[in-house]
Amino acid sequence: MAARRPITTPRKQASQERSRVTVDALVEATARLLVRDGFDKASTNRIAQEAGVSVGSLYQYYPSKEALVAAVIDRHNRELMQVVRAALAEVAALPIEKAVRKLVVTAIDAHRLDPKLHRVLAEQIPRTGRLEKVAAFNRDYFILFRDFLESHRDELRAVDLELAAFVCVTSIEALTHTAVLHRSEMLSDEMAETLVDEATRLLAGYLMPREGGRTRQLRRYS
Amino acid sequence: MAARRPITTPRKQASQERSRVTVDALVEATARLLVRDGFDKASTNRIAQEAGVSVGSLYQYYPSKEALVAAVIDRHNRELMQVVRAALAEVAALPIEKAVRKLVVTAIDAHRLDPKLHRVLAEQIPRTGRLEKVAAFNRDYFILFRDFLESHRDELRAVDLELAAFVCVTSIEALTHTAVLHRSEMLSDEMAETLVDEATRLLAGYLMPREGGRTRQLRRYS
DNA sequence: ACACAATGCGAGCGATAGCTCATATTCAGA
DNA sequence: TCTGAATATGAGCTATCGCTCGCATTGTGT
Repeated sequence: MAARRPITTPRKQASQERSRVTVDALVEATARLLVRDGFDKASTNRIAQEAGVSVGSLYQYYPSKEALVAAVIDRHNRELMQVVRAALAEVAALPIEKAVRKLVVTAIDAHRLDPKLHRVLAEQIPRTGRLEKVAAFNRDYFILFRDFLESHRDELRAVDLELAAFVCVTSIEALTHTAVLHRSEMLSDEMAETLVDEATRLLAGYLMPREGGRTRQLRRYS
Repeated sequence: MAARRPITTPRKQASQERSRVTVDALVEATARLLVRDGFDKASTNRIAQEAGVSVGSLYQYYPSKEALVAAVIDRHNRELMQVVRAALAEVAALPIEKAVRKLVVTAIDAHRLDPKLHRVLAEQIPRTGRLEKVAAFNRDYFILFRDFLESHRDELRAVDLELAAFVCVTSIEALTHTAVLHRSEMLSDEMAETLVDEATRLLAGYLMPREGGRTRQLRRYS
């Protein structure tokens, strides 16, 4: 028996130009409605209307509301990963403390890409059944970060890299997420910078060997 | 004009014994159904049925499904806070590193009180509109933890206690939550202990002054 | 110019949701 | 014992949901 197509998969490819427009409008409208009205009140009828398209067309391309939301999530995750990937590349050669600081800043920036959408996706999408995709981003981030740690192994204290990556990614994500989405008063002034300092200290202190400040850096040239 | 009663407030007090039983059954049934079927499929009709009560009775005491869920959340939060409060009391006299370790262990225990319910509350309840109560727990935890830090100020490096409490609470919560609810394989073996070690190092390293290990403890007797 | 495929339409189906209200039952106090 | 208040009942209302299907319109290849 053929593998059952997940119900969050788009129904068919748009081959003509006008249908591509339709599909884009649908995803865009979904994102707008998610932000404006939230997940529950974003009905397929409303989405179609907002997109200037009929419900029938909607169901030509997406078999369910979940599939539509999944498309929005995928798009958002791609944007996030792009930012994170760029930062990790840019930072690869830096000493770990500088690198970590830059990564914290990036995490905050990423949350500011589209904060309202991010918040809806994080807080209103039922993360069970077919829509576990919300967590997919963190998994990807985790893998990239582990590789990053691996390439800086000589600057680190002896660690289980898997575990360390888990600790770091989870902490960064939680701190920046909460700060941006629930304590936005923190982010206005120089508070943002202070938060970056603190987060950097948290992670750098965790990753780097104890005893004195700049010792181990020599090793990098051995 | 009188303050408008929030729609998550119970409708009336139960004065007779049998109605108290009804109310308890409703809350209990709601929790069970949330776990078994999730938020969306837990309809008021089903909840009433599960409680062995009619819908009408349900609406005598709770004006909406949200109010019922809010009651479940409150109950769960009270249980969590009880555990946390006890731990913080027990730990007040310990040196900060021991204290932090114990608090991490407690956080894990707290997540294990009723993991399935906790997961549903964390992942399926729309945290907008009337049901922001999910976040209330973290606020309470934050305040208690800030007081804890304050009473250990002499063991700490110079810090903004507000900010430090935010960093610590957010990190502990995220690490233990993710570990218990999304990486349960981590928690089976001695991995749990390793995680505790790591989390403790993360926070202790962040809170305590740099340079050498056990220096500052002298100050505690000054 | 013609035929067939691709795309678009939207009234309306069945299901289920949250919730009300007229009515019945049980309890507490006199 | 009797009466009014408290409590319990559940059929059924309205609204909205996700989604289908028969048909109209537009595009493509020949």
